[in-house]
Amino acid sequence: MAATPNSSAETTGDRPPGLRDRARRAVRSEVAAVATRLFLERGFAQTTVDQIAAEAGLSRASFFRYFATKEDAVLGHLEGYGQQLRHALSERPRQEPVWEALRHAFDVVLEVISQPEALNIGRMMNETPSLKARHIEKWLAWQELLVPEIAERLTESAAHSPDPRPRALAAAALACLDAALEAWVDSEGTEDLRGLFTEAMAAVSAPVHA
Amino acid sequence: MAATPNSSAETTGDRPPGLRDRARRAVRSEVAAVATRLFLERGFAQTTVDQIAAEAGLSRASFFRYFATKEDAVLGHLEGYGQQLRHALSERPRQEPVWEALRHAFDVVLEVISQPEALNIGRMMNETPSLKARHIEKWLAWQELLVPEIAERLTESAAHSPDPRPRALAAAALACLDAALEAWVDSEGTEDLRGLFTEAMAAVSAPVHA
DNA sequence: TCACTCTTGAGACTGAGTCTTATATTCAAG
DNA sequence: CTTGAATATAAGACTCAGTCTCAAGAGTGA
Repeated sequence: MAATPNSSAETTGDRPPGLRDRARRAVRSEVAAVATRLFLERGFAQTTVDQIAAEAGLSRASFFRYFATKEDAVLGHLEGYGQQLRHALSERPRQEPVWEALRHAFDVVLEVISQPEALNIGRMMNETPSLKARHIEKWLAWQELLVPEIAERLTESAAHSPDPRPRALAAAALACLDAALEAWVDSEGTEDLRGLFTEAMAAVSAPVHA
Repeated sequence: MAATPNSSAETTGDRPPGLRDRARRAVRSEVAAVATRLFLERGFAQTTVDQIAAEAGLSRASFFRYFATKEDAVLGHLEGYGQQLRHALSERPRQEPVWEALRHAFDVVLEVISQPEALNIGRMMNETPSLKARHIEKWLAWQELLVPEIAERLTESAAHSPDPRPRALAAAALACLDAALEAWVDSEGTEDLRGLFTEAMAAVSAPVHA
């Protein structure tokens, strides 16, 4: 079985974290760093996979063994946060209002995102549709992870088979994150990301009645 | 000036709708029909642009003069609805609560989407990431059109420069549309799309407090 | 040492999207 | 009706992302 992109062969926990695995992780993050640097220097479209591979010292073929797509070299690290997010939500108290539970759960993500380098990546994403699209795909994966968790918190109120509400809530929360992130990038990082997010969440759950 | 994909050279209204223009529109929609049929028959990935071009009786190069991407052959018609949506929102009474205004504005879109053929396209989209991604890009364009319109309805409450709320509201409404559409496709079209959308909108603006 | 497995590099191959060039086709004057 | 500018087209070269196959390393366990 050959390793597929985004797998670390740790489907079930081998007691020792696996030496093979650590190596893979290390290479992955190193290549990602190189790629991101090149993208920021020359632009995303202007940087070819061959250039990244050459600069990082591996073959083109190997690059695609570490990343499914060119975009994933920048966004690959988002993969894992979906599970963390889901877990954070599942740990919120059962009787907490869904929207509030979601707001708290997102703390995990906000923590990671508000690194100053995210500013550059954010700007690049705004100029690069394919990157933005791939970014959203990642978030859609998060969304799907959140849906069952949210659904459980709604069961009291008659959920007929295809209930649009859990997905709507998950997607709306993600929408708030997106809006907050956008505003944060626009402000050059001067505003507080967490505050912007809270503001967005509040505006959506109780829209100002003009 | 050569015609670019998605332009009909009617940037300003030439009084006669333009014979050239009508021809272009006609070809465009005919090619789109052929493409959609082939996609549904053989699958999106299994259908090449060459096949579409051959079947539709034009050259590969010409295909890309009508559609910027292969995905646009299915999604191109969404282009125009953004403006309609924005217009519909702008016509809602000034004192109406934003969220309610949005809900009504989306009627325009719901009308168009709830065609039975949308079911097949919806199913195909769920199996085709690139298509889904492109679809979301279209919606992002709608979102950006709605933002200024929503911002105007919030001005009373101190909008400091980078205000995340308008975008959050626009994106959240789109999220509801997405969730409703998903549920609708899951139900094989048996459920009422408009009803599902209303339900989603209600759940988000006043989440059930478990 | 002998398998066995996993990783790598090399390179062929498909297909999307861009671009250039040359040939119609349309349309507006004269 | 003809000339000339603008535009639409086909043809095909070209770049690059992503897939696939194959053969050669490199680590591990007997």
